Amino acid sequence: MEWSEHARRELNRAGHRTGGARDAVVELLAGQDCCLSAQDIHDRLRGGERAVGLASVYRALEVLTQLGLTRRVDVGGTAAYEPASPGGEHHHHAICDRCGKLDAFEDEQLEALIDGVAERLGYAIGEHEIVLRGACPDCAGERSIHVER
Amino acid sequence: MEWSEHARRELNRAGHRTGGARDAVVELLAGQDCCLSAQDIHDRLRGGERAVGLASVYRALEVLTQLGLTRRVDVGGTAAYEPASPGGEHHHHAICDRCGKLDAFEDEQLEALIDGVAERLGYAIGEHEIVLRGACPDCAGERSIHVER
DNA sequence: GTCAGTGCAAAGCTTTTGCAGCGCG
DNA sequence: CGCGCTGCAAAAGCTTTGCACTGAC
Repeated sequence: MEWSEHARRELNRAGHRTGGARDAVVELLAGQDCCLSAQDIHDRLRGGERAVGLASVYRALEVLTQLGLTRRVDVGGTAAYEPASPGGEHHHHAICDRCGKLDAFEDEQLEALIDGVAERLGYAIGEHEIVLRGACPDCAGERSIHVER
Repeated sequence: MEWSEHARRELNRAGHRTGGARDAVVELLAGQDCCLSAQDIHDRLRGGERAVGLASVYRALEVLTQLGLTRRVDVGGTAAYEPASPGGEHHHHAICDRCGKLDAFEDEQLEALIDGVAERLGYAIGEHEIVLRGACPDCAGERSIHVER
């Protein structure tokens, strides 16, 4: 649990008070490597010891994202959030059209290439997001066995 | 105007009748290289000779996208659509956080690298989307001149 | 004549906002 | 003890759906 430390410190440094709701969101996110939607977070916290209003989840995520502590990922209409590693490394996502599974991947070359493109465009890029959509290994396999549909 | 031909033929081939609303959407999209939201399309058509209900715009876009004739792009919460070149080439987008400007770019190496990643993951990728967010050349320049804020 | 296509209005979702009360510092 | 944090409920988008009607084939 190192990220939660970092997050709490940064929140404090930015002049935010410690509140029960935001703290619960931070703690939940700390134990999560990949992305969760606001609704997901709200649901999981409701089951736990500290329930948090949905609006507070959104507000917490807004602050965290603004401080660069979380990364917002747009996967198909709804926003999802994941802790951002302080180091700056990050991953991207592949989503299965069939079963909805979401896999993460990283690729250094890809990052380098993106930086190159950004430079070519003259953009000072702060963020980038890559989403792959298709059939995951399981579903792709199935399709070739069951011919129907 | 080559894409509209292609689109109409494909729609027909898929068993769809020719309707005024969808046809107007196709025609508008044909003259558009980059992405438009459903609302944009609705607004532009309202000004033109054939107004189209917003719901029909959505329905048209759904069919077109399902047939692979248009590409859906998720740029920050709202969906936008653009004609998909029959050849398969496509571009990606860079969005300025400051002024909202949207630029398109393409990069062959990037495409190749993505294919490699997809293979490594075992995914049969049908689509992918890359979004860059940051300061466009104009806004990045401004920031370095005006120090304030 | 039949049934897909269409427009309008209503419903559904996600996300944001207003407001009153609570509690950290 | 003030002001930020929180929860609830209402509001504000965007998108989908229901239904009656029109028009293509």
